[in-house]
Amino acid sequence: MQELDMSKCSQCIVRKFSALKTLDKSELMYMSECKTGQTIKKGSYIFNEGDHLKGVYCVKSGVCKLVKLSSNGRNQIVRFIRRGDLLGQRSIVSDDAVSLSAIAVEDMQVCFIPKTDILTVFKQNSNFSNEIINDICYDLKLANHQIVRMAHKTVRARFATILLELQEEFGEDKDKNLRLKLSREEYANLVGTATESMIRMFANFSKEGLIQLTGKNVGIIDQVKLKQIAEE
Amino acid sequence: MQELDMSKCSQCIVRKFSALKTLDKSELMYMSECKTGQTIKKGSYIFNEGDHLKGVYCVKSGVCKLVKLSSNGRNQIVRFIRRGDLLGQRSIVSDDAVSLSAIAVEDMQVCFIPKTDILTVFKQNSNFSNEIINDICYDLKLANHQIVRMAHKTVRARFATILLELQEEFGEDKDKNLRLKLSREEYANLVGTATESMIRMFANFSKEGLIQLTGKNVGIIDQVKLKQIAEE
DNA sequence: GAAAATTTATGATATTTGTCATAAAAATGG
DNA sequence: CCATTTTTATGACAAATATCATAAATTTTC
Repeated sequence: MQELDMSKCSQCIVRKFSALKTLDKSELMYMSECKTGQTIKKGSYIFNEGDHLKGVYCVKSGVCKLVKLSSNGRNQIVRFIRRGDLLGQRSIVSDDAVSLSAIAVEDMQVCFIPKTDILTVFKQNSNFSNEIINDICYDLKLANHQIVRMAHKTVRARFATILLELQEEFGEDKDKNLRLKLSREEYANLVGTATESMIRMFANFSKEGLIQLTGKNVGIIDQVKLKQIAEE
Repeated sequence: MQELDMSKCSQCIVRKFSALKTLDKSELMYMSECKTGQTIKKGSYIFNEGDHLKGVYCVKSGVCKLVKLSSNGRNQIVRFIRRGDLLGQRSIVSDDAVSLSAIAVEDMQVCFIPKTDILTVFKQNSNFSNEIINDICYDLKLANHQIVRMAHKTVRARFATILLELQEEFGEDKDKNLRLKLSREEYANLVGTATESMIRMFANFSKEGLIQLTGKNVGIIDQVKLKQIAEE
C-alpha cells in the first residue's frame, strides 16, 4: 500500500454514494483532516480474517472481494465492495475482529478513516448512523438470501444467478462483456463449487448459447434463459 | 394468538437476556404501558415473508424458527429465536418488509412492543441502541459463516454442525436428549437437504454410534467425533 | 378405537458434483 | 524470446445427493 493525499473529502465525488453523503460541511472538513489516502494493488490484502480494524476504508476506485475461509480449506467470496462503498463498516459499531478478509480484485484507491474519528461523527449525526445501520441491515438481508441459495440451488442455478448479479452490479463494457474480470477460480469461490466444475459450467453455458467467451471476457447473451435457470 | 396481560416488564426475568436489560426504571415503566402479551401455538405464523412489522416481539418462552422460501419451493431455516430474544429487531431500524417468516416451533409466550414506542427508547438510550446494533452485527457474522458452510460442506458435515449447535444452544433434558424437538423435515430444512437424505443421515449417524434415537428424541453420544465430522 | 393423514423409513436409480490425472493454453519473469 | 509458472481445459471415475416409489410406523381426528 502506498500513501497518497487524495485531497478534500468535500470535493470527492465518491462520498455521494456512501453514508458519507449525510455529512455536512464541517463534518467533511473534519474527515478530511483525519483520513489518509492509499493505493492498493490487485491481489493484495486490505485486511485479514481475525484482524482488529482501526478504522474504515472509503473506496474511491477499484473493487475488492470479501472472502471467508472454510475449515476444509475452501474459499468463499461473500460479496464485493466497490466505488462508493465503505469497507469495514461493522468495525464502527462493533469491537469484534473482522470475520472476513478483504482482497483487491482490481487496483484500488481508498481513503482510510480512523475509527475514533468516524465514531465521533457516528454519535453526532443520526442521519449518518442510520445510513450505516441500514447498510448493515441490507447486508444481513442479502446474506440470508444467499444462505438459501447455497443450500437449495444447484451449481448451475447459482452460476446463472451470479452472472446476472455481476451484470447488474458492475455492468458491461463496449463489447457487451461483463466489466468485472474474474478468474475461473474466483467464479468457483463465488458460486461455491470446485474450480474444475466451474470451468465445465462455463463450457456448458457457452455451448448452450447463454454466454459468449472471448479469452477471459464473459458476455451475457441470453438473459431471459439465465433468469429461468436461476429460478430452478 | 390470544391476548394476555403479562404484567410489568420490570418484573420480567426475560428482559435480562435481551437488549432490554439496558433500560432504566422509567423506560421499563413506559414499555409496560405499551406492550401487549400474546400466546402463540406451535406451528402458527408470527409473521410472514413480505410483511411490514408494526413492532417487535419479546420472547418470554418457547422457540420459533425464522424460515425463508426458495424460488424452487424449498424451505430453509435460517435461525431460531428463543426466550430472551427480540424477534423482528431489524424493523426498528429499517422500514423494509421482513425477508423471513417466523413460525413457532413450540408454544410461545411473547410480548408485542409497537414500533413507535421502542423507537422512542432506541433514540433516547444509546446503550439500548448499541445492543440492538450489536445483535444485528452478530447475526450478520453468523449469516456469513453459514453461507460458507452451505457452500462448501457436505450434508454430513452440516448435520454434525447442526447437532452440536442445537446441543449448545438449547441444551439437553434429563435423558441427555436434545431439548429442542424437531421433525426430520425441519432438520432437513435446517441442514439444507432433502427430507429423505436427512432421514438416511439420521440412520447413518445412529449406526455409527454418534447419536442415539429414541422415538423423536435425539441424544448426542460422540461429541468428539461429531466435531471432527463437522470440520471435514 | 378405527380410519385417515402425516411422518419416518428404505430400496432402486438418476443426477449432480467432486477428485485426480493430465495436457493445452496463457501469463509471467527474467 | 524462451523457460517457468499459472490458469484453463478435459477425461475418467468416485462420491454425494436427489428423486421417485412404496411401505411401515406414528399421530391425528372424529
